Amino acid sequence: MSADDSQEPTGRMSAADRRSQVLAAAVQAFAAGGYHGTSTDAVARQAGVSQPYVVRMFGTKLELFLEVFDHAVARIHDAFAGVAAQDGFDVATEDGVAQLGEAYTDLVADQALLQVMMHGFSAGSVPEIAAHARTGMARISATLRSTGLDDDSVRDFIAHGMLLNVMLAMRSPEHLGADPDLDALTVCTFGEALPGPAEV
Amino acid sequence: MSADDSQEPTGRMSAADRRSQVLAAAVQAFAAGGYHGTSTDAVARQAGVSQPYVVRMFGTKLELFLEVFDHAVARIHDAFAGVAAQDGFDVATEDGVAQLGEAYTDLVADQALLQVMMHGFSAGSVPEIAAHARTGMARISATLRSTGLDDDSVRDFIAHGMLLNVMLAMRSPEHLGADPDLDALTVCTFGEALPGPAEV
DNA sequence: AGCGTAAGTAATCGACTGATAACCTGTCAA
DNA sequence: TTGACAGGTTATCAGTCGATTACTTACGCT
Repeated sequence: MSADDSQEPTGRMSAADRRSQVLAAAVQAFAAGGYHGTSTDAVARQAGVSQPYVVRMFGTKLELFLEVFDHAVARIHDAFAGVAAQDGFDVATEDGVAQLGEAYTDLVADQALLQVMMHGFSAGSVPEIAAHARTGMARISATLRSTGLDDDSVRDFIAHGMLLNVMLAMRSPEHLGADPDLDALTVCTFGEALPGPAEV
Repeated sequence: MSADDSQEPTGRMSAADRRSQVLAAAVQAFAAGGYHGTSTDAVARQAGVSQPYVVRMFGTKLELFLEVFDHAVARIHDAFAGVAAQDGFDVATEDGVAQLGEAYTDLVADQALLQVMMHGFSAGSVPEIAAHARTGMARISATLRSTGLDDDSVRDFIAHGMLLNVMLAMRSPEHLGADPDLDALTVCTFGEALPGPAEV
């Protein structure tokens, strides 16, 4: 858990490659601690590079976070757009909404993206982050709307996603069995898509 | 915005009074910045006392936050319990759910409580906070369940609340008109209960 | 070969944060 | 009056963080 998760050949790399590697590391780091709770040094250690290098690559911790956040939002957005573009997709069928829901619960497998998005959404005290959050939320809701869902359904869908994010953030799935009341909410939120007791 | 919002007689007070005053200030401060993003000094300034006094009163920044969080959850919990205890309350009627919804949107008037709750819910990287978050969420969902709502309705209700929290956190209501896509989601989330352009 | 540039680090700084210690002071009981 | 305790502050510290500077080293090109 200390350094260089996933990437081992820490030898020299092209700037572009290194950049995306650090970005991936930053996703993991920020997913855990949020903007304020994550140091650039934590990101650096996760990526296996030095701390000054991280800030020099992105200019500022804030710019780094915004890039990480935008990346997460884009990936989530793409997941929905991908489903909507599938042959025979029809949101009018109950199967249609189910497919969209699956797209989201699939993202649970890559918890970090959802957590980063969540942290961006709730970091309203940093104006730039709040601005990106509004743009990201607008983009996602527009895409859902464009699949044919009406406004209320879009709202309900996103609302359910937010609950899912929150339940993940508070580690509910990992604590199944500890509290019957929470268990009920957990299973009924995640359905059968409960993430395993896997990684952090 | 610098010191001693609301309370002016900053002269000597009983320990209990001062404690609840600082607690109220801490709610405002943590609501804005979350756990990591708020310093004990910010809380102290908001309360009009010195920073060391704040930490001595609560022992630790973490203990202070947990107390603030529990307080927020308790107030929100009470709001629902209060509605459920009203004469003639019946969740089977569509008026019943509407009443519960109103109870929540009423809380929007005191945004700080919701924001503190939200921050607690997403501060999963601090184990103690996550534990309190799970307990709080369990308590709230149990109370909703006890009004007669079935599990799915409880989930939907809480999900809607989470979306509301998130939209507040990203200052959506204050930015109405800037983005049509976000506007649609905003008005359809808040209904007619849109908070005015009032305080921070 | 050898040099220039891009990749990357070590050293360090100033600001801030949470916490501790030591001190001050108003109020109330005897 | 006086003394003691509760309420509250100033001074200060050690650790952490984001950022800057200056230095080093590997690779590609002629």
